[in-house]
Amino acid sequence: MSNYDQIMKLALEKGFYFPSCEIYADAPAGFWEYGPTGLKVKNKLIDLWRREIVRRDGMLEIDGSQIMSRSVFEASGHIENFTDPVIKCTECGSTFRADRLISERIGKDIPERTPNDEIDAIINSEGIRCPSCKGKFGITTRFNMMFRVEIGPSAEEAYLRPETCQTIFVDFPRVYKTMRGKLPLGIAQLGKSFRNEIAPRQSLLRLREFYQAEVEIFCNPSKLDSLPFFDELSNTTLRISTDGLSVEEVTTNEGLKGGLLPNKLVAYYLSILADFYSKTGIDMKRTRFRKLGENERAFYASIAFDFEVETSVGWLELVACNYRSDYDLRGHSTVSKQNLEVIDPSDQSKILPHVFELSMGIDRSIYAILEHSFYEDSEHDDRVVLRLKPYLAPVLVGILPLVNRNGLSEKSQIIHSELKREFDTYYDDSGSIGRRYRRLEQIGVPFAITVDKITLQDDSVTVRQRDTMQQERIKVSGLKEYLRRSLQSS
RNA sequence: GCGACAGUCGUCCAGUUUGGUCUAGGACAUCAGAUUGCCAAUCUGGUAACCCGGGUUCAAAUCCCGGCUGUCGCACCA
Repeated sequence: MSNYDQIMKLALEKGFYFPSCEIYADAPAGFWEYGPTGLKVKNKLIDLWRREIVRRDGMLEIDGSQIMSRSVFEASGHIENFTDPVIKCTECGSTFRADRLISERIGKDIPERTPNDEIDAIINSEGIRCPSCKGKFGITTRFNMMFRVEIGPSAEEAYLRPETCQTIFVDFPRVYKTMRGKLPLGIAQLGKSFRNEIAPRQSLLRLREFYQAEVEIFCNPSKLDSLPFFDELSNTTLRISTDGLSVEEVTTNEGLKGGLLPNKLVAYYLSILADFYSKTGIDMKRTRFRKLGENERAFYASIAFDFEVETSVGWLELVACNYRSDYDLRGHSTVSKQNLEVIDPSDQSKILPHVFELSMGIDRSIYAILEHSFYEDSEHDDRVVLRLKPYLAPVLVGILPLVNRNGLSEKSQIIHSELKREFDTYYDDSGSIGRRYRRLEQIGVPFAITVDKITLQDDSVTVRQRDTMQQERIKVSGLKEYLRRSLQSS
């Protein structure tokens, strides 16, 4: 069984995630639920993001609407660019990307933004027919990956946002003014985005409705090399690939000097991201920042790095890091007719800020964390262990009476009550002690407290470590401090 | 979206070829009880499924049609 299949099975069996609407036969693909176990991991990953990125850098966090007006996406370019020209064979019904098919046939690139009637003209003049059945093609249509929704009784046109950052851009002027913003300023948002994928696949890896944690750094483009906190991260290790094959491992400083990184601002934020991911338990030796070539980049990006992780299903893009320049603010300024320029107080100049973004896929990150944490212990009956960091584990500690007699359950309940409001705990008194340890390990619980006869004599318990199976005896009065210490990430 | 293959308890699998004691069986998991008492022990008992809709037939898990989902390939992937 592949690692992907093992994670999938664990997810279904233990309530990490499962298909949406699964009791109905018409449940559409690409929609998944987080169950109780998975939600806890997700919430803790978000806590870590807030701690290690948002608060660390003094960013402002907002929570915006998922439905936004048509104008927003005219300005962002999504109405025009987030769309593929599609042709359908009239005989066999096969559909093709029109631009791809034509460039294949005539050996010349044609832009995907070519108007439909011009595409039709080329198809006719070149006599292009269906590659599978030689049938004739119908006229070119457009498939837009945004979900269109209708607002109110008059059915005003609107869309579910295809990326959370558009909310940040349209909220920027008010947030900047009311929060006394100064460039460079990070604005962060966690929320859902929606894309009508043609072929969603592989559970959390390609969803139609998914979580993004995005930060948009608004900056003065003439000051990309003066950053207040730069030195704090200048010795971070970064693994950078410019060709998608080889990886250069450098410190942030070295990357800047050697020209792998364009400026301090980009270097700093890639470093804060790398530092964050090193705390998730993902094996950093199996990660890379892949620099994207011109034809790979999104339509708004001038510099782009993908943060990728190697998994059993190949390299997986977890974070898109794009230098979007003033593309978005300029677009929104033009369409809304609002002036979105701000004063940079350091020299009183009036500028339209540029933007560098870290656009993180939460769902994919959770998958990658699970896969990199998954471990079968061949030394001990192939026990399945999720070696999650304590601050990401769905449950921090299990509380287990060794037996149910002699007042041990009662004592365990008392200890449980003392801990359960501060920590995620799990009380379990059914079955053999070994079986209970194994159940906890499978969902990544790092500690198990066992209450035995000695507990009744001296008020001490054993605390078992998930990864080593070692136990140490500690006083009940010291448990809270012990558990608190385990939650520190740095 | 196209093509191939597939869909049975929470999970994995048997049963489908050749329709009929299938009133759907097993293993693991789970629950209750007994027993043991620090690493998935044992015994007893229980819960629990034929993806959805239609058709053929005296009779459908089994055959046919449609839909949905999954896997793989093609295409797509801000």
